[in-house]
Amino acid sequence: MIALIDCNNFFASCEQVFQPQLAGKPLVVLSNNDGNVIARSSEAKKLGIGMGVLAGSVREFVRSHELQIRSSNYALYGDMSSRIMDILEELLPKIERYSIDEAFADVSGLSRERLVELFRFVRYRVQRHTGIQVSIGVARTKTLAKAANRLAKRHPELAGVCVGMETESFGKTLEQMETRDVWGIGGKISKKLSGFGIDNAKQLRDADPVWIKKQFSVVLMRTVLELRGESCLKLEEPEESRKSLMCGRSFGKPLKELEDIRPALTHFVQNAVTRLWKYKQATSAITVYLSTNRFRKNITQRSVSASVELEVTNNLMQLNAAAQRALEQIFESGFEYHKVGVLLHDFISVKNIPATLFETETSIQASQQLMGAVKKINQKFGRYTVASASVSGSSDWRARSKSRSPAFTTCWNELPLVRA
DNA sequence: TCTGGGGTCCTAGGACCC
DNA sequence: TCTGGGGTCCTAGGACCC
Repeated sequence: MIALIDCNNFFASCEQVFQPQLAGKPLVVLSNNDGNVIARSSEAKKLGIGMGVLAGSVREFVRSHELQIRSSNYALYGDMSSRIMDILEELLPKIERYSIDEAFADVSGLSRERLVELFRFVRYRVQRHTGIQVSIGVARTKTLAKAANRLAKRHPELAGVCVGMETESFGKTLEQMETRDVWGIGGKISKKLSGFGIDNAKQLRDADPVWIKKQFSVVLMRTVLELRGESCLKLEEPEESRKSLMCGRSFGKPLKELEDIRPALTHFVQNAVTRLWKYKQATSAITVYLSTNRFRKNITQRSVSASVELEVTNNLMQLNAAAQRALEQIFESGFEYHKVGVLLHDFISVKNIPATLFETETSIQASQQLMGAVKKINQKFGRYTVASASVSGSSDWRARSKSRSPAFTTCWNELPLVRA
């Protein structure tokens, strides 16, 4: 059996935990640059505010319903996420951190009663220790666990835990579920399915898998099998789960000059490399991408990328130098650029880095020690205390973020104050 | 006016090889 | 007039997820 543990309205809930005045109020969290809505409290959902709508379109609710608005605060959400995952790891035999607010757990071999009891406790413990509410769905496969999770969220009488042991018990649920709401099925595929007269999850489950594979893909065939209770998607192991790593953001305002874009790229490289260190990986390929704002129809569009292959490294200076070279390659003046980013791929575990002709063992050690020192300083004094020189300079690229809450849990200066 | 960021997996099609 | 064909590797792009 597989369980899916999912945090309710995660970003909005994180904001509410540390700002009690927000509890019970309609609240939305905005994307980078305060562009559109990426999370909503349940009260905001009730107002009919959709996911992804433009920030401007919710202004009316600020006056009419005292809608609260926050910029996104990823430092806070990331930290809350790891606290929750730690609790799950403590209470459950094996979990897969699936996303910032979701985890799968393998819970085979337990009776229905035992499962309900276990997950009621998990739910209580997470709520008690972090203030975040989770919903839990349990079933034979990941896809069905997702469906069970939906039920747990929709039926208050289940108290947040839905255990579906028998595949047949999903019949009615699947019938009431549009294919679009099945995990793995998006807009394109549901539309195509509908062309064949398949409109709900039950019809999809009962379709011929071989025919599905021919008409669509092996991916959708797996979904069909999973809906039948046949597990095709196993829990992923953490080591082998990460294949690439990306960091990039849109600018606060359009940039035309190479020299204005460089510091942004340096910043993203540093962020990406810091994460690379955390995963104890090194990389041998780096891709830089640069683009204009695709939503502005009245400007000339340009979207380019360049990849550079390197000797395997996790050295910040080397990677930043490579990134800057790639940027020079693709940059062309005369455009209003909107976003730059870096992608690291082709990883190799640090302990397996080969000594090359040019880099002797000792120089690897030296560079590892330097990187170690940078890491420690930044951990202690803040993320960008030590940075490559080009990170300074123009900061026009920084996103607008008007109403960001403090980094309550990750910065000494912004800890919440408790008055007794 | 504003239009997210970070991932994964699969497929199609070209290049290349024998 | 004939002008292979099958396998493999790689890359770009699509679809999806949260």
